[in-house]
Amino acid sequence: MSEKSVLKKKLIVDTAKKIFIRKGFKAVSMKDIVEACDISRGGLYLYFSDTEEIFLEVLRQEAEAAEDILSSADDASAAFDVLAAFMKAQKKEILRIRKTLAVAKLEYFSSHKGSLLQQQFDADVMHLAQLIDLGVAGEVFAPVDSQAAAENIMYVLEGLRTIALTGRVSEETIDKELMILMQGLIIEE
Amino acid sequence: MSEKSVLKKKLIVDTAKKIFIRKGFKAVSMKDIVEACDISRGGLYLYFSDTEEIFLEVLRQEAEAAEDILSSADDASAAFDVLAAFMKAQKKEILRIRKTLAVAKLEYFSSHKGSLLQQQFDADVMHLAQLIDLGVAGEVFAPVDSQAAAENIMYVLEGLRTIALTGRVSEETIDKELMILMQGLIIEE
Amino acid sequence: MSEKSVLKKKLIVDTAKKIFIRKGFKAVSMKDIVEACDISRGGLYLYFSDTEEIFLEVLRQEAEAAEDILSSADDASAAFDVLAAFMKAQKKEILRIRKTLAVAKLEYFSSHKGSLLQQQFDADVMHLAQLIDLGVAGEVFAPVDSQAAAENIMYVLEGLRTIALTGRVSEETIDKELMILMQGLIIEE
Amino acid sequence: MSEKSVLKKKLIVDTAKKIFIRKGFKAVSMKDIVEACDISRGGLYLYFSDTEEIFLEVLRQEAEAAEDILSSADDASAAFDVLAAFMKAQKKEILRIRKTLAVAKLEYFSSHKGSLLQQQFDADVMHLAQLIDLGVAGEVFAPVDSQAAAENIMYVLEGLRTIALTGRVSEETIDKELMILMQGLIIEE
DNA sequence: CATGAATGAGAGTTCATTCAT
DNA sequence: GATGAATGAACTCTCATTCAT
Repeated sequence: MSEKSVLKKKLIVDTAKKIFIRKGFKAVSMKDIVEACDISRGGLYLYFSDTEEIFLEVLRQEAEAAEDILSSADDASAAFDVLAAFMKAQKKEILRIRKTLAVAKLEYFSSHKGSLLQQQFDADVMHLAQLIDLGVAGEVFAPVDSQAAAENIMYVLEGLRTIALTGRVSEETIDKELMILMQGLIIEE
Repeated sequence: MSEKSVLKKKLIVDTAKKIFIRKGFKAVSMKDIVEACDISRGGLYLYFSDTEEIFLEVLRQEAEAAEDILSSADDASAAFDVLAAFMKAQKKEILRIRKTLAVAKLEYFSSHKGSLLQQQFDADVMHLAQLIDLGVAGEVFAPVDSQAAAENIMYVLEGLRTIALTGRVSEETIDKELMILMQGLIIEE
Repeated sequence: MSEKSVLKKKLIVDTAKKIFIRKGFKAVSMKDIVEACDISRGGLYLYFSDTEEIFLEVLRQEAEAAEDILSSADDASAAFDVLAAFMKAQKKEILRIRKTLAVAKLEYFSSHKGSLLQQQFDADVMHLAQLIDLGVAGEVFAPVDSQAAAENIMYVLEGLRTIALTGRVSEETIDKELMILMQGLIIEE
Repeated sequence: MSEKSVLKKKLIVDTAKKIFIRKGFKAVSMKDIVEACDISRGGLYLYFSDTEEIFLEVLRQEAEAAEDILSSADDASAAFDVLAAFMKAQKKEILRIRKTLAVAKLEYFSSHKGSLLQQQFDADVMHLAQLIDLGVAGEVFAPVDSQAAAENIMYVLEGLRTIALTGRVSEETIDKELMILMQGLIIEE
């Protein structure tokens, strides 16, 4: 594939991403993408055979670009800051959830039992648990069951995301929930 | 509307519900429903003009039929049992989530900013908070911020539901999460 | 299916037949038929799902309408006349072969190894052999191997048909070939 | 045209021939040929502008390569052997008819009234008649109307070919038919 | 009320053909 | 000469929606 092709493919994926964010997965047609990219009907088929293929590529590029905040702590003293940064990033994502691929992912993965989403969730839980372990070891966090705490945090975040998606979640609500999650870890004196 | 019409409408709604459970919201066409109901194409239009109208009626009938476990406690001593029953019902629903309208609801409400789902969530939070208050007053539960506790429980449940929908959640995982939620309320000695 | 539907279906089949005669089988699209029948795109699909289905129905109706000249002899004295009538009908068909379904059949059956054509050929051979037997028994025909004679006649006719289809066969050529075939059966004195 | 061009053209024609054998004429697209030849889309157009042009070149090369068995007899004593060899070659071709260009030719010439096929048929008839004349003169064959006999043989062969193409013809059937044809020429004692 | 035939818009897909490189 | 990306026309098929009966 030539350099130009690579760029074209990138253009398609980037354009398609915006459409997936706006319309979810199922409602997006090849025609939508063709028109948004301003290429010809047949042109798109040179790169992708269907919307699923494009969507998976969008996810792949997104995953590639994502930085794993959770894995960035290298000593116990950083654990708290890293956790706070993670929470802040989550909050930000929840607040702008309609500008993310959340709907599309939900639509896609609720009917394509792929393990992709599950894997990512599990990985996040694991990294979070490791972070908590680090903090507990350094006596930054209270001595909790790190696995259970990590899972609890992730489920609450997932719940917030879903509610934000289907209704309204105020910034205050998110702050309050995150506060509660953090307090569960903090050493009470 | 004649009695016959009412029955016909009920038939349509009941049949459509099964289809929405199986296919979600977006993928269901008027044709699907016509064929499943074994009525005429034009016939369906006498009762509903599109799938959205049918879906909302499905939701209405479901809401009507739902019993509100959370509101059933009338004295403090029952609070614990009612909460346990609620948790058990939630667990059951999560385990059979693919046989519920969860996917369809998610699909529908993520692109139709109706307040229906939000209202129900808020109502559940409120009832749960009242239940907790009742339990706290009767010293069945530890003295917690009932509103915050209720919200936390609901978000965890929502998160479990979403993860169950897009991946796999084992019965053990659910049990563990529910246990943690319950323990947060129990009086430690 | 209502009476009107039956008529519509007949209209489609009759119209399609003309198109198959003109364009063969492979080159005919659903669009061609839709346009020729002056019905809507979707309308055609109410009756047939693809050109193959229509073509087979055309063949069925043609077979139904066909009269079996060969089986019409009931005594030896008629054998010669029936054979002559058959030959005349064959000649007529060969001369107007471009106005028959011959091309379409050839195209269709050369890639769909259905036994339909084979069956018809075998049936013709059988009836022809019976006719010859009848004539031989009544001493109208020379004592020949009726099966071999029938096959030979049918292969020559098939050959004439094919040559007529792909090139030019004059009426004289056909007459000469048919004459030779008849002479092979006639009692020489 | 450079040597390289000639080779390329040969590659295209040879590859295309295989495709025409497999798919007939109408179903073959420029894309099929491009892919099979492993050349570029535009590259093919440098040599041929459509499938018809390629097909005609395939036929030309085939005709060039074909050896004319019928013209190989130079004295009467060889007439019988040459005829037998011709019959054997015909039988072989009929048995492997699906591995020949027969379908493609039929498809092509039934809608492109080229005289190519007709010419070849006429030439075969002529050579066959000359061969028979030679045999008759040398008293190897019975004194028949050589033109009529040659035509009859060719039509039977054409009929066998067509039936073999659209149905099934057993080796025995071919042998029997060829036997009958030969016997018509042999001097009965 | 109920039917189901009919319509027509629109999505998917394939391919001949062109053209800048 | 050669490439292969790009175009756009043509075709298939599906469905929401209407309407005569």
